Amino acid sequence: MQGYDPRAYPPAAVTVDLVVLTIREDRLAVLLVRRAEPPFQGRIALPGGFVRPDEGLGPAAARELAEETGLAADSVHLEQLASYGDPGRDPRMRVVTVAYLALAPGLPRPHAGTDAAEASWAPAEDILAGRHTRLAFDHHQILTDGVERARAKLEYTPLAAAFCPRPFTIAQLRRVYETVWGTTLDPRNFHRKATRTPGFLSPTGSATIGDRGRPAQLYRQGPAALLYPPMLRGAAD
Amino acid sequence: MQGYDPRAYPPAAVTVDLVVLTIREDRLAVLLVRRAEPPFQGRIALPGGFVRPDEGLGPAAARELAEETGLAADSVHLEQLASYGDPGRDPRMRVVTVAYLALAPGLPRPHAGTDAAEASWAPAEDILAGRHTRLAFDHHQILTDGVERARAKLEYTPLAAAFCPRPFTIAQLRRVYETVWGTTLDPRNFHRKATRTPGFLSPTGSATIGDRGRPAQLYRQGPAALLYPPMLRGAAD
DNA sequence: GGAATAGTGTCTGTGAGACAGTATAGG
DNA sequence: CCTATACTGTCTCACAGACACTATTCC
Repeated sequence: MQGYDPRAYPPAAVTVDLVVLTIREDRLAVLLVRRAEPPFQGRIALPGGFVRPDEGLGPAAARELAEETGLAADSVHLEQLASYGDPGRDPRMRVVTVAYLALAPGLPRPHAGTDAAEASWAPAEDILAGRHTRLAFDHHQILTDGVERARAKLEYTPLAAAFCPRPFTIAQLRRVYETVWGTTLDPRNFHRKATRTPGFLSPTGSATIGDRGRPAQLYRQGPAALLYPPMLRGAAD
Repeated sequence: MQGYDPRAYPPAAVTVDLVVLTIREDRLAVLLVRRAEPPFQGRIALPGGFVRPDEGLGPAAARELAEETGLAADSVHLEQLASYGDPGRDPRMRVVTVAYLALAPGLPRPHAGTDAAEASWAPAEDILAGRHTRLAFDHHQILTDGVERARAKLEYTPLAAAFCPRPFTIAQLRRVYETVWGTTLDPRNFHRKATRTPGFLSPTGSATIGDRGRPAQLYRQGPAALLYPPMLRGAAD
């Protein structure tokens, strides 16, 4: 960045792409759109769009998220994931994309935005396995990185609560871990650990009603930014 | 990214900036350059430069690293850190920078590249505390994020070995943890834990000679990509 | 031998995993 | 009553932290 005029360099377009994850029908689901125009016309892709001239990266991601899902950023966890800029990743010109990871509670129906022909939820495992369709651009890699980030952050942050309604029960929180990690956890040990990890949960005092079985206490996410001790997955999961 | 021609959008310049960390004189040190030209002429900044038209982001970071330090990328750990693109972060025009984190064993003298007036090591703590100088652009934030990334990754990856010469002793590895975390660790417990964590270390069979005290066994980084169990810092460090 | 550093053993507390047992709801 | 779910207690093993002790070098 020293000694050069940036205007002397060939420009690049900058986009944001979103890995929006939620849990639907006990499966990890990712929001996908069908591209209406070339390149990759008709192909499935992650939602995203161009960063506007006077817009920061985070605000651009929040705007795209609102356009695609109708959700305000304050009810969704949104964090930067990584950037991707291999030459040729977009056949039109040099495009560098900054990917963001969004985690949301179970959402009803995707709200198609202006620049997406369709928007829909798909099971993340199916897409990652490439069973149905291959994603446009390098979006398969971006999705892979996003899912791995989510899995890793459940270990040492209270991020699982981002997948839960507010407030939530311990059992709902446990099902998030089981769904995202693809494992089963002992409900009794999980309950003990979640409630005894400082700052993980804030009790609301109220409980569920009308369900089967004994009513469950309701919690909100606690003040801790990091879990100590962490919720470790097994060794080589 | 749907339905728009990227050429219709105002372009941005894309740069890479480097947070190069090493350990010098038992302190965490960061590589800094003095800017030769505006903006922020004469100010201290992270090394970095423009991504070339047909160059990927990672290769651009590796090239800048070689230019600044003379080190090939295969002897240095290099990973993408985050991207920064607030409007106005560069007064000339819209510049989005992709920051990379590089960790290197103790390096002798910085090798000033073509686009840096000077390059030198500075104690990271001094710069983070803002005692001596304020960095150009948003580089203080980038450095903060880079140091925190390094601290966090020592916990659950074998990354501390990237700060060590090859091969290294357990004591050298321990001093990396102590220096980066700013703590002291029990040498005996650390030795037991490091040698018993599967895949963390590969014995070389040889030992140090000529030092004071009993010769130490020499190790190389083992095959594990993640440490299990991790080397946890205390609760609220 | 003494100093210094490397490495091992042992004890104790804490937490994870397994799982018996209790509590409170609906049918 | 039975079933289902929430929650608690107890046992055992593994590991972290504290620290005595042994091992091997240089002086």
